[in-house]
Amino acid sequence: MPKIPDATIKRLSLYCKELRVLSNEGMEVVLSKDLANRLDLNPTQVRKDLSYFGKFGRRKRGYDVSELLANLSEILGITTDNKIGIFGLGNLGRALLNFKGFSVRGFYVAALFDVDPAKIGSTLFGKQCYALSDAQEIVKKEGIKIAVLAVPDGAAQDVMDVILGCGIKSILNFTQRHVVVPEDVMIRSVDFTDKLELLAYFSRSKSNGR
Amino acid sequence: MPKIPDATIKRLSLYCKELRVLSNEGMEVVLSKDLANRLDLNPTQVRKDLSYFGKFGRRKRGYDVSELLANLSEILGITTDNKIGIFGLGNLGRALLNFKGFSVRGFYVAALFDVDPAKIGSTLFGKQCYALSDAQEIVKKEGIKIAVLAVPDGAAQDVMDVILGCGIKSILNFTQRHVVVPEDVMIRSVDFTDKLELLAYFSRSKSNGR
DNA sequence: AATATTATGTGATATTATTCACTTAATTAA
DNA sequence: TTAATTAAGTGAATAATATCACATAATATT
Repeated sequence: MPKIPDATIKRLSLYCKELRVLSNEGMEVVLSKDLANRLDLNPTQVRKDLSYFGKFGRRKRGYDVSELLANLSEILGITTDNKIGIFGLGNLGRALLNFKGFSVRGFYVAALFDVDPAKIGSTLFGKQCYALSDAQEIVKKEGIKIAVLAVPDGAAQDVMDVILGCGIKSILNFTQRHVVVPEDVMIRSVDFTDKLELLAYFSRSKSNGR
Repeated sequence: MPKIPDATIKRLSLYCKELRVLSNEGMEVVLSKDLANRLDLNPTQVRKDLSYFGKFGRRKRGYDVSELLANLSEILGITTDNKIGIFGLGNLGRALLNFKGFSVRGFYVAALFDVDPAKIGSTLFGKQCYALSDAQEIVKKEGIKIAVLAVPDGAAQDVMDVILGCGIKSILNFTQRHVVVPEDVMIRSVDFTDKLELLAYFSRSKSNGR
């Protein structure tokens, strides 16, 4: 089996997202060229990326939108129920709890964790909140595979260690800290400051009349 | 002049972020090795990246944290005060209000906007909350150039229209909706579902023993 | 003061990712 | 039915990126 490039894997979810948009727009078929244009990529790259996983297109016709979306979803594991646990229930954690996008993509928030006694044992938006100290037990019981880290920055590494102690290997980090994890653990950080800086640059060049 | 790799540019803000953390921790000097470890990079890469812009380190000693941070900030153009307005004060809006990264990067939250009478006129985390209907006046008065859209998805386009009516040309969109804007407006959307999907893929291939 | 050590800076090299150039299959038109 | 066309699929070439290996400078030690 040929090794699939990291860069390819990262693009798969982009393709998924765009295919959902196309699907909403009522498009039934899409060409590698069109998909590439919409994502600012090279058509060859789109085809090559897809070719690592199979032959999804039809020559002279293109790719069937819903079929390709289904295939990529399958590859990305979006069809299976991915159970996630949210660690930290401040404003950010609660905002994420309200986020509809999880269920749309087959993600299920299975448990909440916090250290605040006022929250532990209570139910937030229909989800049970547990003590951080009980995480190992609950994670195992619920089969949670993905952790969402939404604690205050100062607690990031400590809570991270708890998460690792639960055997979770996939983490979505919403803190601003760069937490250290073992090599077999995948951590992705959500950071929008790069976009902020870009917008700042844009608004500045706007007002300069450039 | 040697061409600076795109990958290097993208890492500069990572370095900035980590240097700010180091600065907060009271570190005055940092080694390329340490910076690399904290960011999960190779020390050589850190040095090479920095070397495109100059010689900031001292052999046998390392890099002066605040000096390097100042240099990188200069390079990235993070200097002027950018005034932003937050539209929508649900959990997400409040989470953003708490977000320290704004001020650290020279962004200043100048006003909050909502439609909830209970919030209008009140002060949240030291910031004044105004009625959405007063946005035009306040935006002009405060000189707000960037809008953060954090309203419920259903209200996205309506509030977007209000924002546009204020003459704001730079928008950071936290809703899941695809909002329509004129061509001279820059909108950046914050979406982490691609990362979620990547994590799902990873956790699945893990359990398959791949 | 001389020597050893350590960490930066960097040309050379290895690795990884992208694009080219072409083949193949499906469709359309003659 | 045959030829022309079009778009996917793909090995090979190119380009971009990361790492190695070592020269260089600063500091510490003897």
